[in-house]
Amino acid sequence: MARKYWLMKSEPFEFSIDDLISRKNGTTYWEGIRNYQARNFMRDNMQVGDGAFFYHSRVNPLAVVGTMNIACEPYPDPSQFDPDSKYFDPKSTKDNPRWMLVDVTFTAKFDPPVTRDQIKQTPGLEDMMVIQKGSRLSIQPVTEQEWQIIHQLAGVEPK
DNA sequence: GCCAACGTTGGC
DNA sequence: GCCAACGTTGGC
Repeated sequence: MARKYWLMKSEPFEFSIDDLISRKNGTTYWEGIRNYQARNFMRDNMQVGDGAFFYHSRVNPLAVVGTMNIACEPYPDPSQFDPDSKYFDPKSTKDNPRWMLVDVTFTAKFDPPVTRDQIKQTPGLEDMMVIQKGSRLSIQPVTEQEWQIIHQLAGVEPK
């Protein structure tokens, strides 16, 4: 199946692109997704090798700060079973886990980042979910054209 | 820090 | 199955 593209939000004071880079092999598990629509994208639609933008939310500047590849098949998010985790979900069971995640691997950092304002001003990107008012889905599909245009803005070859 | 928009929960 | 109440997200 053709490669697909995604946008994944993170608050950088929780987990930033530099945190991702500092992880072993630039790889981490994308824990803490507690929204069904976002989970369904990870569980049902992501494939190993898909590309994803890393988006920093709730900071200035709001921006796409780099890219990642989806690195594994979905599996249950361990934090849902950990009573000490803020992502603990007492209603989830190991037999029937509610929350799934994937691993992601760092592929590129955009320096400077591609800001939300740039995205808003660039023809061809006006349909991106991330700039729609009221949109708060933390994992969103991105079209191949959007993937290309944002790389052009970043001055980075798509990987 | 505010607050509008959104998603989820639970009583009925 | 509806919908009010609640909690959270995230731009500003």
